[in-house]
Amino acid sequence: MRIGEVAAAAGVSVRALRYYEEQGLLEAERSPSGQRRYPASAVDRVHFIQQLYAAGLTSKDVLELLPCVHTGRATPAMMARLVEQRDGIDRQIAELTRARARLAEIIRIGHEHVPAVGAAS
Amino acid sequence: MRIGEVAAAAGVSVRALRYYEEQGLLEAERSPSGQRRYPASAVDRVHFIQQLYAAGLTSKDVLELLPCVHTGRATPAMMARLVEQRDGIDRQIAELTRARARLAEIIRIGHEHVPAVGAAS
DNA sequence: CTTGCCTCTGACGTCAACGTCAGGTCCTAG
DNA sequence: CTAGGACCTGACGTTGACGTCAGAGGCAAG
Repeated sequence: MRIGEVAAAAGVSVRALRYYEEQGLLEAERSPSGQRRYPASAVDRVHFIQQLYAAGLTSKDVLELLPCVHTGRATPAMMARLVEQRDGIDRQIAELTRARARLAEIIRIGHEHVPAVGAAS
Repeated sequence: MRIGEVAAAAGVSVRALRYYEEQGLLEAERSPSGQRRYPASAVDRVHFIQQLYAAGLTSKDVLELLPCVHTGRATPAMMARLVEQRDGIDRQIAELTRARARLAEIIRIGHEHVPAVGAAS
């Protein structure tokens, strides 16, 4: 696949893909003329990278985790990092859940004070 | 409370509190000499702000939501925003859950390949 | 009164993940 | 063969949430 196709399929910009390559997160073959050629699996790879970004990981973090993803093997140190990141995600989910609860409470109270929002009472 | 106390209690920097004030997220009384004085409730307020930041909201977003928190009332437009943000958090939790599942899977596979990590089999 | 820590107001620095622009190349349809 | 997308490599710009430094004042203790 060409870079534009991958970008469209993964829902990111072309620039982002070049940036991922720059950071060592995504390799690409090169056509004789120097254009990047990606395997179809790159789309999923990009999705995963985005998920990790969304989890608050940096490029450097992702770079440290990707070898395990790629090879299916991990050193004990890498395993520790994986577990650490997983637990970090758990903490984030917990925090988000609390934030969500607070918002939901505000919404509930708001409905009491502004009930006429389409409810034909 | 003085700014340093609030910062310590809320686990953020003094600079952050001044920044919140700059953004209109956190008001403070002033002592005659110009020093900021916060009510004890400021600590919780800061926690909430941090939660919303963690949920990916910007200062501007938070600024738009805070009136409802403060007054307990909301216009329909603000209710819509609240609901929108709550749903955004839901989407984020879903994404994080997927990311967590992928990491957990990698960890599981890793354990197969590197089982001797303290398991005295 | 002075020592030492806290606080104040600017104001510039930082860092990540890209956006964007410039100037040039490639390639495919007509 | 030529027009016009898609692609290339730099390289500087952007944004948000602060960090950090400078220079000046405030305040409880001894």
